[in-house]
Amino acid sequence: MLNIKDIAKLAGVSPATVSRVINNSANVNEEKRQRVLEVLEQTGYKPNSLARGLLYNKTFTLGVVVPDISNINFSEFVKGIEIEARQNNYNIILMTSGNEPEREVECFEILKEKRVDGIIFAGTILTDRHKLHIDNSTIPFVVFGQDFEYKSLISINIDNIKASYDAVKYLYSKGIKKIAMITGPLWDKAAGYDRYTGFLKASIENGINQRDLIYKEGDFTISSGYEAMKKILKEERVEAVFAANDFMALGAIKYLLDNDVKVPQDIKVVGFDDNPIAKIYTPSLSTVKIDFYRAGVLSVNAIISCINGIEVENKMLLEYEIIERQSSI
Amino acid sequence: MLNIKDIAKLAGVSPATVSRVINNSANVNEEKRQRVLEVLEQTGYKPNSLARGLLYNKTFTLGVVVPDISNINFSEFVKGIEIEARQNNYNIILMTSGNEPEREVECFEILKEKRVDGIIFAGTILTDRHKLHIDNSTIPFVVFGQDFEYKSLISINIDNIKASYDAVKYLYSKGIKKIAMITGPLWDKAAGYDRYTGFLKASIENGINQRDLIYKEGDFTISSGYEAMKKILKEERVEAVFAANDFMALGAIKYLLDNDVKVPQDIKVVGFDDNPIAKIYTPSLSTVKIDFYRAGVLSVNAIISCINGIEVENKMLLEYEIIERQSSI
DNA sequence: TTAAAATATGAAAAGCTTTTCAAGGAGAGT
DNA sequence: ACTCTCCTTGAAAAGCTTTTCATATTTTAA
Repeated sequence: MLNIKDIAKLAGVSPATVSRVINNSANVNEEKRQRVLEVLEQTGYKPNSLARGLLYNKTFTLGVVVPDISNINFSEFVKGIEIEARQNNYNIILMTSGNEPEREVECFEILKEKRVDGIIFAGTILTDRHKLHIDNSTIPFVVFGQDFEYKSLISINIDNIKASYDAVKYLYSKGIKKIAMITGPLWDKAAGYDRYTGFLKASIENGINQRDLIYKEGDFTISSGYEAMKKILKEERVEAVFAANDFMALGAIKYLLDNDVKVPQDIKVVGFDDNPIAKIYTPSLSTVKIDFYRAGVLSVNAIISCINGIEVENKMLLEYEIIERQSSI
Repeated sequence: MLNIKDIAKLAGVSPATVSRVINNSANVNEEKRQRVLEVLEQTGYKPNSLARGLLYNKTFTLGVVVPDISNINFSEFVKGIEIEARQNNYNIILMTSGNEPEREVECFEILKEKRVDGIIFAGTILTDRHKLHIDNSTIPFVVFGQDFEYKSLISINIDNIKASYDAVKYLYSKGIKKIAMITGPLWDKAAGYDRYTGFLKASIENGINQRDLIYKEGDFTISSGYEAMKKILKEERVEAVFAANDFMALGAIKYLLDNDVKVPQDIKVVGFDDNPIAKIYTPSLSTVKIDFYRAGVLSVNAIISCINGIEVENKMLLEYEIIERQSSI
C-alpha cells in the first residue's frame, strides 16, 4: 500500500506538502496543489490512521461491550451507538461478553491495547476486577443498564422501579382490584428485583397488604411465563397479570388462551420491553417500551463529551413509555 | 498513559528487554525478567497496538459492513463474526450502511484508512463504485448475501432458488394441488426474484402451467402479506400459501384467521427466514431456516485464510433447513 | 589458561504521518 | 537598489514498538 512519501514523489513535492494538501492546513501553491490532488485521486491514497493515531494519541474509535448482540435490545442499543458515533466521526469496535465477568474484563484489556478513546459498557455486575480496571484506566467509561453507583462513573439507566410502578398503576387505574405479577429472578437486581419492587409499591399504594401480594418467579423465558400463569390460576382468581418481560407475558397469554380464558376480557396482561413480537402477536401485547436506540445515542454523546473534557451529568435515566395494546384494553 | 520506555526505566532495563519479556521472544536474565514482570503487573501496562500495527502493517481488526444491525438476521451474522473473530485474535469494527450504496462505499474508505486486515460486506448490489474500490484495494473482501459473480471475489450465499424450490416441493409432497406464493419485490434479485423462481420451478415440475401460477407481490411487511392474502382469496381457491419471508406469512395467517379460515386445516402456510416470531406465534409457522450465525463464522474463516494467503473456495453456499411447525401440519 | 562459543543486553532503525522550524524566494515600500 | 514582509517549501523530530546488529559477559572446551 502506498504511503505519503510515494505520493510526494509522484507529485514531485515533499511529504509535508502532501500532508498540507490533504488536511488543508496551510497555503500551498495552486499548481502543486492540483498536482497532488490528481495523484491522490489516481492512487486512491488514504492516510494511515495508525500513524495519525500514534501522533495524536487519539483513534476516533470507541469500544462497545454488550452481553449479546443478537438480543434485540442490545442490537438497537448498538445501532444507536454506531449511527451517532459515525455522525461524530467515530467508529466502534464491537465486543460481546456473553455476560461473563471474566470476558468483560478481557474486553477492557483488549480495548485498552487498541487505544480506543472511550468504552461503552453494558454489563450486569461490577466485580472488584472491573473496578480495578476502571480505576487504573484513563479511558472514559460509560456504563449502561445496571445502576453502578461507583464513584463518578457515568451511567445511563432504566428506572425499573418507577417504570414497573407506573405499569401496575396503569392497570389499577382501569378499576382492576387483583393483579398478579410474574417476576424475573429476584437476584437480578435491575430486571428482576427492581421491577418487583415497583409492583410492590403500586400494590401497597392501592391498599393491598404486602402479605397478600400475588407473584411467581420466572426466568424470562416463554415457558416460565406459561408455568407461572398456571400456578397463579391454580391459587388465585386474578383480573390482570403484569410480567417482568414480554416473553413471560406471552407465555402467560398462551396458557390463558389454551385454557379458554379470554385476554383481555377475562384477564388483562401487560409485559415489559416492547419486543417486536408484542405488536405482532394476537392479541397484541401492552407493554413498557424502553428506547434502547436512544440509550445508545445518549451513551455516545456522554462519552464524546467526556473525551473532549466537557462536564456531563454522570447519572442519567432513560425515559420509558407505557404502550397500550389489545391485551389490556 | 505509560509507554515501554517508562516501564524500562522503572525496571532499570532497556525498552528492548521489556519487549522481549512481553513477547517471550528471547532469553532474558531471570532476575531482570521478574523485575519487568512486576512493573508490568503494577502499572497495568499494555503495549500500544497502533505502534505494533504500524510496524507489522497488520491490525488484527476486521471491518464488518451490514445494512442494519437491528435486523435479527444481521445481528446473528455479526454475532457469529465477532465470536469467531475473537477466537482467532481479531476484533471487528462494525459499520451500518442502511443499504445505501453511497454509504457502503464510504464505509470501505473509512475501513481502508483504519487499515483493517479484511472486510466482510453484506450488501445488495455491486455498483461501479463498489467495484472500483474492490479492484483498487489490496484488502481482502468477503461478500455475503447476494450472488456477486464478480471476478474472484469471495462470496457466501444462500441458494434462494433451491431453498424456495424445496419449500414448495415440501408442500406438494403433502398432496396439495394448488399453492399460491406471496413474493417479495421482484426487482430484488435474491429474496425477491430468486425465491419466486424456486416456486416457479417446483410448480412446473408438479404439472402446473406457468400461465396458471398464482402469486402476488408484497414488500416483506406484515401488512403487505395481509393484503396479498386478501387478493389471492378473492381470485382463487388455494390450499397452501408460501411467502418469501416470515412477516408476510404472518400477515397472511392473520388475514385467514380474521376471516375464519383455519390454519393449517383449510390452508397451510410456509414462510422464509425462521424469524424468532415464527416459533412463538399461534399457530407456529413452518419456515425455511437460514443459519446466519454460521454464515458469520464461515465469513471469518474465509477472510482469515485469505489474509494468511491460504487458498479458499471463492463461492460458498449456505445450508438451510425446512422447519415444519403447526401452520403446515 | 586461552580460544571459542553461547548468552544477555542496549542502541538504533523502521514503520507513517503531522507539525515546527528554518530558509528560500518574491513582492512591496522607501 | 535595498530592506522588510509575506508566502512557500522541505528537513527533521515526535509518537511507540519490535528487531537487528553489535557489544559485552559468561560458559565451555581444549
